[in-house]
Amino acid sequence: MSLEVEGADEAQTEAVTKNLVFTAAERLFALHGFQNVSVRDITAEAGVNLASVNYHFGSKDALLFEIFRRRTTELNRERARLLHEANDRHGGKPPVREILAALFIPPLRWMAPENDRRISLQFLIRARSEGTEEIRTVLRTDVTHLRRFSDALTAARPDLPDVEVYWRLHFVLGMLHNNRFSEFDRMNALADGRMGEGDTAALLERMLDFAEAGFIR
Amino acid sequence: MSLEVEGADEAQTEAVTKNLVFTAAERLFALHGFQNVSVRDITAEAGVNLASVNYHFGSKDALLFEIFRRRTTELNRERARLLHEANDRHGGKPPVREILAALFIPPLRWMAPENDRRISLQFLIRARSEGTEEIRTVLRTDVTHLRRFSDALTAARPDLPDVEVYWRLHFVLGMLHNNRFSEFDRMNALADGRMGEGDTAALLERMLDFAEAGFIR
DNA sequence: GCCAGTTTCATACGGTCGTAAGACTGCCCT
DNA sequence: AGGGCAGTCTTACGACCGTATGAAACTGGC
Repeated sequence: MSLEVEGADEAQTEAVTKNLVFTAAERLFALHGFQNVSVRDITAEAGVNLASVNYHFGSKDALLFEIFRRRTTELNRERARLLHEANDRHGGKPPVREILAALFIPPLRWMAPENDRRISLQFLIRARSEGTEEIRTVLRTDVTHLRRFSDALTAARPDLPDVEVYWRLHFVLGMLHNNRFSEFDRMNALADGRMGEGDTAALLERMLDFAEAGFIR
Repeated sequence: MSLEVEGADEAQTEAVTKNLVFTAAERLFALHGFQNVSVRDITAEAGVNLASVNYHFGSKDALLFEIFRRRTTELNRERARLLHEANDRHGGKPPVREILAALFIPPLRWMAPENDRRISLQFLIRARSEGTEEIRTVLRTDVTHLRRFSDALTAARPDLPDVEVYWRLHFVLGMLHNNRFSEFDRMNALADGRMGEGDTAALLERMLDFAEAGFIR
């Protein structure tokens, strides 16, 4: 249940322009939202020609979709691997806290201040609520990914009815997805800046404490 | 800790056209988002003239802001009243569960299927994440409203450090705000439709159980 | 050195958007 | 009777948007 970084980058490939567009778009979408960023904004930020978006991605929608698909896949893969490891560690039946940790750790790793995936997480959170119709498709595939976790939780708490598990997982995900910056900043203002955003390890423990309590009860 | 409806409508006033625009806009914004709804969509839905929005509200932004301001005020007032009643009932020091109930009950009341404020809640949740710059101003005033609750929670759990209370309140709010339909539908698909959205009274108890557990622990 | 391909470039098209301007309508007050 | 006015209507302007087009530049293979 550690936050230490691991894994290496995939081979970043081919067309520089395509990558420039991808990165600039992800960043701008994350910061200002899909609708508030024009193709012209993106290409200007990337320092490439206006037509690049349509040439390399087909359309603005397709660009959004591709970013979303890639980041979602990466996040889900990290989560699945952690869950798998937790299974190995506990003979296929990990306790609630370990399951939740597999869910929490990847986004928290990304959220770490020095991590360049911070913006990717911000993008994902935003895309989730402003999504295109096509993105809802991906979110539906996400369900099959979530099932791994609901199944694990059901196994860890066989006394709980299925529906109860789904609800609590729903609550936990809400808690997790609410970690967008604006909401955090509001709470931090309330706390006079003493909430200490930097310490993601402490945040993980806090979140696990809270979520586990709701699950164990 | 009941969900029974109460209170009467305020005097709905003056210009019919203004109200028609207000209602149509709230509905369309809630369903499709601010950016995806044009002034022409709104006036068509309301059955009024295109110029009505600018005449009665000044601009599209101002219209969004006015809807948001009114609904936020209403929600906050309901919450504040419930908190006040809880204070009266417990000599100024209500237990955690009662404080959380004051936070949860108003939006859950609105969310009830037969309630015509259902769309207002959907609007509020959406506006919170797609907000204009001006809306962030209202959210900052919201902080002073939240403080009532963080203060009450601190009083109920004097052994907990302030910061801990803020974090847990942050988690609870995330859990609450995630009750948008899309997220709920995703979980409900996972549960093969057995999550029973209709029964808001049961949902309230479930949410209180979960949140209280995280707070008491 | 030239050709086929891929990629980049400048530019323009059609469309939608928010907003403003000005004419028009109905109603109240004196 | 008529003037003032709040409200409604039609229409249009200027801006910005996503995308398509065709020419230009670049690339590696022969």
